[in-house]
Amino acid sequence: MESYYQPGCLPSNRIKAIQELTEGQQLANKLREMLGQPEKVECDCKSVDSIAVQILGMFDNTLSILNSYSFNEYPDILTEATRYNTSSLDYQKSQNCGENAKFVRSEKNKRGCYKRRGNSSTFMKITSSLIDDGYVWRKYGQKAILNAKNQRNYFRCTHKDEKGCRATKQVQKTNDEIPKYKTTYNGYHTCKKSHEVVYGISDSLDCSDNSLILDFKTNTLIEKKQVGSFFHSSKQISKENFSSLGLSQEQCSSSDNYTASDPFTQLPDVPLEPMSTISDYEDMIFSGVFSSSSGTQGYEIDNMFESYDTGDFLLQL
DNA sequence: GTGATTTGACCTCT
DNA sequence: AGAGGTCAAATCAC
Repeated sequence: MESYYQPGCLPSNRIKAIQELTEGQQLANKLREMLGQPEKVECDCKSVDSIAVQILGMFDNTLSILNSYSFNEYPDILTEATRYNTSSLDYQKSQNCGENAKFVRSEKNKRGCYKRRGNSSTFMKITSSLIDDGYVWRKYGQKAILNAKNQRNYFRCTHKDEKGCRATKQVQKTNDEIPKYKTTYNGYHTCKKSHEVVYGISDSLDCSDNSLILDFKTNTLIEKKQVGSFFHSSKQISKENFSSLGLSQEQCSSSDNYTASDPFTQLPDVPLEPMSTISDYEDMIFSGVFSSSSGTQGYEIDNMFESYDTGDFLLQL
């Protein structure tokens, strides 16, 4: 059978994807090696975490690459295009030999078209105050949620357009007497910073941190140290947003100083803020498969937090 | 003028 | 049908 590829138009995204996967494979082998030496793992848990994080980040990068480009190459992506209600013509335009081609929506009346992130990685954390996770977010919506007193705020990475970063997050103030802020992160940041050298979280990783994380896929508890530290703060929440979240501006002094610490794609670019600024209160949940789009799941999780959040530990059953 | 936020509309999913 | 997630025009802020 003939190939779809046209001569001279070898999809660079395919090369990129292969590179990512190859690198991931090498790291997986390295990880396997390390895990075969328990004594080494014990004294170098940061490295193990770091490698795991890198591997996960590469998977996501690969998925991002594949989802961002040609569907001829990856027929499954045609489904994505269909779900976006995008005409095949438009999609072809965007994928035709265009390394930086962007998906262009031709029709104006396609509002609300989106793909629920059923299989993307989702993380959730609860904090007593809004914190800066080091990324630049743009608010794109807010919504009243059933059984929630406060509206949920939706943010996407500012670099979505320019770099195709698909990371989004949702922030919702809980109904608790002492309100907490539940932040759900969807996807990984692919907007790597230019001076980023390696993946990792080593600087911010504290092996003594014994917070608990729930893996929704396996319904097992994981020690937080197995996953690493998390995002550190968010910026760019307007005063209106703060008020809508019930915060004063003092609490939320927005900062343009980015201190990125994404356990899956980013290294801290600059010395991180002391962990105490966030770890006093926050809990985090990691899921490889959990989809926040499910109202039922989300509500159950809300209840879960309300029932088991003890401050220093978050117990999920 | 440019970029961010607000907010109603629209779409998907359950 | 209702809930949740996203879009994009209008508006705001710098």
